Amino acid sequence: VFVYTTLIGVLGGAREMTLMGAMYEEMKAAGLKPTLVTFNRLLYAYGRNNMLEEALAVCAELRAAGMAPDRVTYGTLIDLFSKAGQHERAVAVFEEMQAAHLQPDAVAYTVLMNSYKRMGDPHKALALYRRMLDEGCEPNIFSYNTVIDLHGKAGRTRLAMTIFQEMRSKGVVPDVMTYSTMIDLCGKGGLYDAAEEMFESMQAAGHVPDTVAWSTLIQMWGRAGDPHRAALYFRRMLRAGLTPSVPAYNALMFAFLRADMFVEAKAAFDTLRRAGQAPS
RNA sequence: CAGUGAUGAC
Repeated sequence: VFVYTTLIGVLGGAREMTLMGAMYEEMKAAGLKPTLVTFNRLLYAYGRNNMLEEALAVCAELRAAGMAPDRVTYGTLIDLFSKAGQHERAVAVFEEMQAAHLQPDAVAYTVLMNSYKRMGDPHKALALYRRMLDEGCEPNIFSYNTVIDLHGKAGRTRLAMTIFQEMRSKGVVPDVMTYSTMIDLCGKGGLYDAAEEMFESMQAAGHVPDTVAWSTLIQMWGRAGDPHRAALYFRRMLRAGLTPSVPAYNALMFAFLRADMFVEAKAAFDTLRRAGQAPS
């Protein structure tokens, strides 16, 4: 059972749905009883591949086997419906979870917060965060990253910075995503120095900046009208051994175009093409 | 006690 469950997880992650289904059938044919984890992995895989019907079939099978969904099952389901564009159904699953006397965990709250966020309803997302705190559920790094981004996107730069501090004081260690979110919101709030300080603290904390972190800074300097700094960070990104992403090139080209540096912009565009990337 | 779910730039 363990081996099959692991295989199903790997195949599902690799989007090998046919093989995964075959594995599952083989497992049952061998007389092995799937565990809740097996079902959860199947659910996750079907969700990632937008196979809602199959996902619902897994739910039915799980219940037919006499099992009760656990927190992971609910979390997976909420996210699955949300990403399939069925936000109302995601909310319904969250309520069903409570009706089943399962106290939602930080994941369930955060997943649903992100569902509201995708729906373009940041207010409800934050209301849910407050409810989470009221219920005594401790926010984890995902919750904090989400809340910080919500405030950042709403232009509440200072508040986002306060929450960033709060998170650290509670012993939640910021990761690369926290830092790139902070860099982005500082940049968009015009706090360029703070953004650069964030980038430095990230490295000082032992994190290796990824393409997103670099592109965010490149984009910031482009918008700020400083193409030279943008180009500097682009070069540093290359020197760090990273393959620039399309958004990184876009940010660099934007920086040059904004400063009327057409030759440089064209050069960046040609490099992008030579790298075999598809311009967007 | 425990394998499976969520977050960032364009």
